[in-house]
Amino acid sequence: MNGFLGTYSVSLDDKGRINVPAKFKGLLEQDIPQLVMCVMDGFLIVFPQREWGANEERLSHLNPSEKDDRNKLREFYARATECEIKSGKILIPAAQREAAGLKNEVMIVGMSKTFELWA
Amino acid sequence: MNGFLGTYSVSLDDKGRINVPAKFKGLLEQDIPQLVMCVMDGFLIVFPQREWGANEERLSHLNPSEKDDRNKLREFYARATECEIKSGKILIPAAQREAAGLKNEVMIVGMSKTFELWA
DNA sequence: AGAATTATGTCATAAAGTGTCGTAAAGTGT
DNA sequence: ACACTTTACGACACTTTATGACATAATTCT
Repeated sequence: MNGFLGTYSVSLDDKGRINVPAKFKGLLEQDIPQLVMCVMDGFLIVFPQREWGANEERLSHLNPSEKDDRNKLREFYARATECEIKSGKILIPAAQREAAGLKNEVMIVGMSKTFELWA
Repeated sequence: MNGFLGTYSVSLDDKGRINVPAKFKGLLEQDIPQLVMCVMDGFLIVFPQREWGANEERLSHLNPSEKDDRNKLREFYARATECEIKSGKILIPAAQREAAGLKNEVMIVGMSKTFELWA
Protein backbone atom coordinates (compact mmCIF):
# COMPACT_ATOMS: atom_id res chain seq x y z
CA MET A 1 0.00 0.00 0.00
CA ASN A 2 1.29 3.37 -1.00
CA GLY A 3 -0.64 5.63 1.31
CA PHE A 4 -3.42 7.87 0.19
CA LEU A 5 -3.17 8.63 -3.48
CA GLY A 6 -5.31 10.24 -6.07
CA THR A 7 -8.25 12.54 -6.32
CA TYR A 8 -11.82 11.44 -5.85
CA SER A 9 -15.01 13.33 -6.26
CA VAL A 10 -17.62 12.20 -3.78
CA SER A 11 -20.90 13.64 -2.68
CA LEU A 12 -22.12 14.71 0.72
CA ASP A 13 -25.29 12.91 1.67
CA ASP A 14 -28.25 14.69 3.21
CA LYS A 15 -26.60 14.59 6.63
CA GLY A 16 -23.19 15.80 5.60
CA ARG A 17 -21.40 12.48 5.33
CA ILE A 18 -19.05 11.26 2.65
CA ASN A 19 -18.38 7.71 1.61
CA VAL A 20 -14.76 6.80 2.03
CA PRO A 21 -13.36 5.59 -1.31
CA ALA A 22 -12.75 1.86 -1.27
CA LYS A 23 -9.03 2.32 -1.80
CA PHE A 24 -8.77 4.41 1.34
CA LYS A 25 -10.74 2.00 3.45
CA GLY A 26 -8.02 -0.59 3.49
CA LEU A 27 -5.56 1.97 4.78
CA LEU A 28 -7.92 3.24 7.41
CA GLU A 29 -9.47 0.14 8.84
CA GLN A 30 -6.32 -1.82 9.45
CA ASP A 31 -5.67 1.31 11.35
CA ILE A 32 -8.38 2.44 13.70
CA PRO A 33 -11.68 4.06 12.74
CA GLN A 34 -10.67 7.25 14.55
CA LEU A 35 -9.54 10.23 12.58
CA VAL A 36 -8.60 13.78 13.34
CA MET A 37 -9.87 16.44 11.01
CA CYS A 38 -8.17 19.79 10.99
CA VAL A 39 -9.43 22.99 9.40
CA MET A 40 -6.87 24.67 7.19
CA ASP A 41 -7.04 27.63 4.95
CA GLY A 42 -9.91 26.63 2.66
CA PHE A 43 -9.71 22.89 3.11
CA LEU A 44 -9.61 20.13 5.69
CA ILE A 45 -6.80 17.76 6.51
CA VAL A 46 -7.74 14.32 7.71
CA PHE A 47 -5.24 12.42 9.84
CA PRO A 48 -5.68 8.75 10.54
CA GLN A 49 -5.30 8.22 14.26
CA ARG A 50 -1.74 6.97 14.01
CA GLU A 51 -0.59 9.81 11.83
CA TRP A 52 -2.09 12.34 14.19
CA GLY A 53 0.07 10.85 16.90
CA ALA A 54 3.14 11.33 14.74
CA ASN A 55 2.03 14.86 14.14
CA GLU A 56 1.77 15.63 17.81
CA GLU A 57 5.23 14.26 18.15
CA ARG A 58 6.42 16.94 15.79
CA LEU A 59 4.77 19.61 17.88
CA SER A 60 6.29 18.34 21.05
CA HIS A 61 9.44 20.40 20.66
CA LEU A 62 7.34 23.53 21.06
CA ASN A 63 7.35 25.00 24.50
CA PRO A 64 3.90 25.80 25.92
CA SER A 65 5.33 28.48 28.17
CA GLU A 66 6.68 30.44 25.21
CA LYS A 67 4.02 32.77 23.94
CA ASP A 68 4.71 32.21 20.24
CA ASP A 69 4.91 28.48 20.57
CA ARG A 70 1.80 28.47 22.64
CA ASN A 71 -0.02 30.34 19.91
CA LYS A 72 1.09 27.82 17.34
CA LEU A 73 -0.07 24.96 19.46
CA ARG A 74 -3.40 26.59 20.11
CA GLU A 75 -3.90 27.31 16.46
CA PHE A 76 -3.37 23.70 15.70
CA TYR A 77 -5.40 22.09 18.41
CA ALA A 78 -8.22 24.56 18.25
CA ARG A 79 -8.85 23.70 14.64
CA ALA A 80 -8.96 19.96 15.13
CA THR A 81 -11.87 17.60 15.70
CA GLU A 82 -12.00 13.91 16.28
CA CYS A 83 -14.17 11.93 13.85
CA GLU A 84 -14.84 8.30 13.14
CA ILE A 85 -15.60 6.12 10.17
CA LYS A 86 -19.01 4.61 10.73
CA SER A 87 -20.72 2.32 8.28
CA GLY A 88 -18.02 3.27 5.80
CA LYS A 89 -18.84 6.93 6.03
CA ILE A 90 -17.33 9.98 7.67
CA LEU A 91 -19.56 12.62 9.08
CA ILE A 92 -18.15 16.07 8.54
CA PRO A 93 -19.47 18.26 11.33
CA ALA A 94 -21.37 21.35 10.26
CA ALA A 95 -18.68 23.71 11.54
CA GLN A 96 -15.98 22.04 9.45
CA ARG A 97 -18.17 21.85 6.40
CA GLU A 98 -18.79 25.54 6.76
CA ALA A 99 -15.14 26.38 7.35
CA ALA A 100 -14.06 24.63 4.18
CA GLY A 101 -17.06 25.82 2.19
CA LEU A 102 -18.08 22.29 1.29
CA LYS A 103 -21.19 22.06 -0.81
CA ASN A 104 -22.60 18.93 -2.35
CA GLU A 105 -19.49 17.79 -4.07
CA VAL A 106 -16.26 17.18 -2.20
CA MET A 107 -12.86 16.45 -3.65
CA ILE A 108 -10.80 13.99 -1.67
CA VAL A 109 -7.12 14.42 -2.35
CA GLY A 110 -4.59 11.88 -1.17
CA MET A 111 -1.42 13.18 0.46
CA SER A 112 0.21 9.88 1.25
CA LYS A 113 -0.02 9.82 5.05
CA THR A 114 -3.07 12.05 5.24
CA PHE A 115 -5.71 13.26 2.86
CA GLU A 116 -7.49 16.51 2.24
CA LEU A 117 -11.04 17.57 1.60
CA TRP A 118 -11.77 20.41 -0.80
CA ALA A 119 -14.97 21.96 -2.05
CA MET B 1 15.73 -7.98 -19.07
CA ASN B 2 16.38 -4.44 -20.10
CA GLY B 3 13.39 -2.67 -18.69
CA PHE B 4 10.37 -1.55 -20.61
CA LEU B 5 11.16 -1.10 -24.28
CA GLY B 6 9.18 -0.53 -27.41
CA THR B 7 5.79 0.65 -28.47
CA TYR B 8 2.64 -1.43 -28.44
CA SER B 9 -0.81 -0.71 -29.61
CA VAL B 10 -3.44 -2.35 -27.44
CA SER B 11 -7.15 -1.91 -27.09
CA LEU B 12 -9.33 -1.00 -24.15
CA ASP B 13 -12.00 -3.57 -23.38
CA ASP B 14 -15.58 -2.67 -22.51
CA LYS B 15 -14.63 -1.83 -18.93
CA GLY B 16 -11.56 0.20 -19.70
CA ARG B 17 -8.86 -2.40 -19.23
CA ILE B 18 -5.78 -3.08 -21.30
CA ASN B 19 -3.94 -6.32 -21.64
CA VAL B 20 -0.36 -5.98 -20.52
CA PRO B 21 1.98 -6.93 -23.37
CA ALA B 22 3.63 -10.25 -22.71
CA LYS B 23 7.09 -8.73 -22.69
CA PHE B 24 6.12 -6.42 -19.87
CA LYS B 25 4.56 -9.10 -17.78
CA GLY B 26 7.87 -10.68 -16.89
CA LEU B 27 9.15 -7.36 -15.63
CA LEU B 28 6.05 -6.63 -13.64
CA GLU B 29 5.18 -9.90 -12.04
CA GLN B 30 8.59 -10.78 -10.70
CA ASP B 31 8.00 -7.48 -9.12
CA ILE B 32 4.65 -7.03 -7.44
CA PRO B 33 1.29 -6.68 -9.19
CA GLN B 34 0.90 -3.18 -7.76
CA LEU B 35 1.47 -0.18 -9.95
CA VAL B 36 1.08 3.51 -9.58
CA MET B 37 -0.42 5.39 -12.48
CA CYS B 38 0.17 9.09 -12.70
CA VAL B 39 -1.72 11.55 -14.87
CA MET B 40 0.55 13.81 -16.86
CA ASP B 41 -0.17 16.36 -19.49
CA GLY B 42 -2.03 14.27 -22.04
CA PHE B 43 -0.72 10.85 -21.08
CA LEU B 44 -0.23 8.50 -18.15
CA ILE B 45 2.97 7.26 -16.57
CA VAL B 46 2.91 3.85 -15.02
CA PHE B 47 5.37 3.11 -12.23
CA PRO B 48 5.96 -0.43 -11.06
CA GLN B 49 5.70 -0.49 -7.30
CA ARG B 50 9.41 -0.39 -6.67
CA GLU B 51 10.04 2.48 -8.98
CA TRP B 52 7.31 4.49 -7.34
CA GLY B 53 9.01 4.04 -4.01
CA ALA B 54 12.19 5.49 -5.45
CA ASN B 55 10.16 8.36 -6.74
CA GLU B 56 8.68 9.13 -3.35
CA GLU B 57 12.14 9.10 -1.93
CA ARG B 58 12.87 12.15 -4.00
CA LEU B 59 10.01 14.00 -2.33
CA SER B 60 11.02 13.19 1.18
CA HIS B 61 12.85 16.46 1.80
CA LEU B 62 9.61 18.40 1.37
CA ASN B 63 7.88 19.51 4.52
CA PRO B 64 4.10 19.10 4.51
CA SER B 65 3.61 21.90 7.01
CA GLU B 66 5.22 24.42 4.66
CA LYS B 67 2.61 25.76 2.32
CA ASP B 68 4.78 25.74 -0.80
CA ASP B 69 6.11 22.29 -0.17
CA ARG B 70 2.64 21.06 0.57
CA ASN B 71 1.44 22.35 -2.76
CA LYS B 72 4.19 20.48 -4.53
CA LEU B 73 3.35 17.30 -2.71
CA ARG B 74 -0.29 17.67 -3.49
CA GLU B 75 0.35 18.18 -7.16
CA PHE B 76 2.22 14.95 -7.13
CA TYR B 77 -0.01 12.73 -5.04
CA ALA B 78 -3.26 14.04 -6.40
CA ARG B 79 -2.37 12.84 -9.89
CA ALA B 80 -1.51 9.33 -8.79
CA THR B 81 -3.61 6.20 -8.37
CA GLU B 82 -2.72 2.76 -7.25
CA CYS B 83 -3.62 -0.01 -9.70
CA GLU B 84 -2.99 -3.71 -9.95
CA ILE B 85 -2.46 -6.22 -12.66
CA LYS B 86 -5.33 -8.64 -12.43
CA SER B 87 -5.81 -11.54 -14.78
CA GLY B 88 -3.08 -10.04 -16.89
CA LYS B 89 -4.95 -6.80 -17.32
CA ILE B 90 -4.74 -3.31 -15.93
CA LEU B 91 -7.90 -1.37 -15.32
CA ILE B 92 -7.49 2.27 -16.14
CA PRO B 93 -9.98 4.09 -13.95
CA ALA B 94 -12.49 6.29 -15.72
CA ALA B 95 -10.95 9.49 -14.37
CA GLN B 96 -7.52 8.61 -15.75
CA ARG B 97 -8.89 7.46 -19.07
CA GLU B 98 -10.65 10.74 -19.34
CA ALA B 99 -7.64 12.79 -18.29
CA ALA B 100 -5.45 11.22 -20.95
CA GLY B 101 -8.19 11.20 -23.56
CA LEU B 102 -7.90 7.46 -24.10
CA LYS B 103 -10.34 6.05 -26.60
CA ASN B 104 -10.40 2.51 -27.88
CA GLU B 105 -6.80 2.26 -28.87
CA VAL B 106 -3.95 2.91 -26.47
CA MET B 107 -0.27 3.19 -27.23
CA ILE B 108 2.01 1.72 -24.63
CA VAL B 109 5.48 3.22 -24.73
CA GLY B 110 8.34 1.70 -22.79
CA MET B 111 10.57 4.11 -20.87
CA SER B 112 12.92 1.62 -19.29
CA LYS B 113 11.95 1.89 -15.61
CA THR B 114 8.42 3.03 -16.32
CA PHE B 115 6.10 3.08 -19.27
CA GLU B 116 3.57 5.48 -20.65
CA LEU B 117 0.07 5.29 -22.02
CA TRP B 118 -1.01 7.54 -24.86
CA ALA B 119 -4.21 7.84 -26.82
C1' DA C 1 -41.19 16.23 28.72
C1' DG C 2 -41.75 17.44 23.83
C1' DA C 3 -39.88 19.46 19.72
C1' DA C 4 -36.17 20.31 16.83
C1' DT C 5 -31.77 19.28 15.33
C1' DT C 6 -27.99 16.28 14.59
C1' DA C 7 -26.24 11.66 14.09
C1' DT C 8 -26.30 6.73 12.67
C1' DG C 9 -27.63 2.36 10.31
C1' DT C 10 -29.56 0.16 6.36
C1' DC C 11 -31.28 -0.72 1.97
C1' DA C 12 -32.24 -0.38 -3.21
C1' DT C 13 -30.37 1.00 -7.26
C1' DA C 14 -26.85 2.37 -10.38
C1' DA C 15 -22.19 2.45 -11.64
C1' DA C 16 -17.62 0.65 -11.64
C1' DG C 17 -14.50 -3.14 -11.33
C1' DT C 18 -13.20 -8.25 -11.87
C1' DG C 19 -12.77 -13.21 -13.59
C1' DT C 20 -13.23 -16.26 -17.32
C1' DC C 21 -13.66 -18.20 -21.70
C1' DG C 22 -13.89 -18.85 -26.80
C1' DT C 23 -12.03 -17.16 -30.76
C1' DA C 24 -8.83 -14.66 -33.57
C1' DA C 25 -4.35 -13.08 -34.40
C1' DA C 26 0.46 -13.18 -33.87
C1' DG C 27 4.62 -15.52 -32.98
C1' DT C 28 7.70 -19.79 -32.89
C1' DG C 29 10.01 -23.96 -34.37
C1' DT C 30 10.75 -27.43 -37.75
C1' DA D 1 4.74 -23.46 -45.39
C1' DC D 2 2.73 -25.99 -41.76
C1' DA D 3 1.45 -27.20 -37.17
C1' DC D 4 1.71 -25.66 -32.65
C1' DT D 5 2.00 -22.32 -28.89
C1' DT D 6 1.34 -17.97 -27.00
C1' DT D 7 -0.86 -13.60 -26.77
C1' DA D 8 -4.68 -10.34 -27.44
C1' DC D 9 -9.56 -9.36 -27.94
C1' DG D 10 -14.41 -9.02 -27.04
C1' DA D 11 -18.13 -10.61 -24.62
C1' DC D 12 -20.53 -11.99 -20.70
C1' DA D 13 -21.66 -12.98 -15.89
C1' DC D 14 -20.63 -11.75 -11.51
C1' DT D 15 -18.90 -8.89 -7.54
C1' DT D 16 -17.93 -4.78 -5.31
C1' DT D 17 -18.53 0.10 -4.54
C1' DA D 18 -21.01 4.66 -4.53
C1' DT D 19 -25.16 7.23 -3.96
C1' DG D 20 -29.54 8.85 -2.38
C1' DA D 21 -33.25 7.93 0.49
C1' DC D 22 -35.42 6.57 4.45
C1' DA D 23 -36.07 5.02 9.29
C1' DT D 24 -34.43 5.10 13.75
C1' DA D 25 -31.55 6.80 17.65
C1' DA D 26 -29.27 10.30 20.27
C1' DT D 27 -28.58 15.04 21.66
C1' DT D 28 -29.85 19.78 22.53
C1' DC D 29 -33.07 23.44 23.40
C1' DT D 30 -37.10 25.47 25.37
